[in-house]
Amino acid sequence: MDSGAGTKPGRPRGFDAEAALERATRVFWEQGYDGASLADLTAAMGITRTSMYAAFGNKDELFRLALERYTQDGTEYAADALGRPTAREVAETFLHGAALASTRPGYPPGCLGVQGSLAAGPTARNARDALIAWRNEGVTHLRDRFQRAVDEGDLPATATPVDLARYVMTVANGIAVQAVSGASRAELERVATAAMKAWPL
Amino acid sequence: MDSGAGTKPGRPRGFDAEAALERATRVFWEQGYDGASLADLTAAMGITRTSMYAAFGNKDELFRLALERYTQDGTEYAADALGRPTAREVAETFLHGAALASTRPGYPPGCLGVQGSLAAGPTARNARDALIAWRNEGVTHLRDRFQRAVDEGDLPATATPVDLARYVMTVANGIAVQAVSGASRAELERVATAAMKAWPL
DNA sequence: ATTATTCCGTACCGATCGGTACTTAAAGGC
DNA sequence: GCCTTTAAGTACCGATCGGTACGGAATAAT
Repeated sequence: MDSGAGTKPGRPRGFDAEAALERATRVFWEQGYDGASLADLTAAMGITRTSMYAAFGNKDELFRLALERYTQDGTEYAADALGRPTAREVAETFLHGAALASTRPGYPPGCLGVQGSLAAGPTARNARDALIAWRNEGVTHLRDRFQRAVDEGDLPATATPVDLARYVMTVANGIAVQAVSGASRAELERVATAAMKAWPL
Repeated sequence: MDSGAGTKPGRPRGFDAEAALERATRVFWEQGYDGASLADLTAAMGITRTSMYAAFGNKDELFRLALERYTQDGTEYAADALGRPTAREVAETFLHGAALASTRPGYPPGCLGVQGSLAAGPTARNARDALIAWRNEGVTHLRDRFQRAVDEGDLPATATPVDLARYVMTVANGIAVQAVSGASRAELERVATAAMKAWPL
C-alpha cells in the first residue's frame, strides 16, 4: 500500500496542467482541430512538445480532454438549463445561454462543440466523431428532460420531446455559426427570443 | 483583332473542367478546406496537380470557384425562396430547402457554406472569410426581401426584417450542423416546420 | 514539315506536419 | 553520498503539405 504522502517521486511538473489545457482549448476553439498545429498549441500552452505528450498523450487525447473541460467550463448553461422547473424555461435558458456563451468577451466566438471539427479529413475524423457524439448527447439530454415535462403535464401530451429537443439544439448550433460569422451578442439574443416564439406552451 | 474561330491554338484540355470542379466541390464539402489536401482533390478530380493549377489557379481559387458553383448548383432553394410571393412562403421554402439540400442522397450531408471552413488556422483564413461573407450575404438578401414584405404590408409593421432574416439563417445553419451530426431528412423537415411556428404571420 | 502554343506527367522543392529518441535536470527514498 | 523516478529541452524522424520546374505530347497556324 502506498504511503499517504501526497508527494510523488521524480521531478515535479513545472507547469500548471489545468491552465495549459485551458489555453489549448481556446486554440482548438478558435482554429479547429485541423487548423491547430502542435506548434500553435504548445506555444499557447507555454510548454514544449515533449511536455505536452507526457502530460496529455497526443493531439487526439488533448482535444478530447479540451472538449471535456469545455463541457464543464464553457457550457455550464446547458446543465443549468436542464435543471429549470419548466420545459419553457429549459429551452429559454439553453438558447439564451448559447447566445451568451457564443459571444463571451475575451473568448473565441462560437462553440467548440460545433466548429472544433465539423467537416474533416482522415486525420481529424476522431475529433469530428467525438463532437458528433457530444452534440447528439445534448439532444438526448434535452429529449429526456422534455419527456419528463410531458409526463408531468408541463408540456401538452401532443408534444414530441425528441423533435423539440432537436429544434432547440439546431437553433443553438446555428447561433454558434452565426457568432463565428460576426453576429453580436444582442443580435443572437434576439434570435433566441425569436426561436422561443415557436414554443408550444 | 482575333479571328472568330472558336478553336484556340495549342493542345486541347483533356478533361471536363466543369465536372472536375464538381468533384472538387464535393471534397471540400465533405472534408472542409483544411481537411481536403491537393492529393485528395486531384484524385477526385481525376487530374494531376499541374492540370489543376493551370486550370484553376491554386487551392484558394479552387475553393472560391467551388463555392461559386455550389451557390448556383447546391443552394438553388435560396433563390427560389426569395422569389416566393409572401414572406411566410419565403421562410418556409428557405428552411425546408435547407433541410432537403443538407440531406440530399448521394451528396455529403450539411452545407459547404457552413462546414467548408468554420474555424480555421492561418492557411484557411481566406476560405473562412469567404464563407463568412457568403453567409452574411444570405442574411442581407433575406433582410431585403422581408423589408419589402413589410413595405407591402405582407408583414406587420412591427416586424424587424433583419431579425427575422437572422433567425431564418440561424436555423438553416443549425440544420446543416445537425445534418453532419447524422440527423435524417425527415427529422430536419420537422425542425423546419417547428421553426416556422415562430413566424409572426 | 516547322513553329507556336497549350496541356499533361514526373519528379522535385522547401516548409510543416504529428510524433519520438536521447540527454539533462530536479525531485524523493535510502 | 547515492539510486530511482519523473519532467524538460534539443534535435531529429518519416510523411505529407501546397506549389513548381521541366520535358514530352498534342493541337492550330504557317
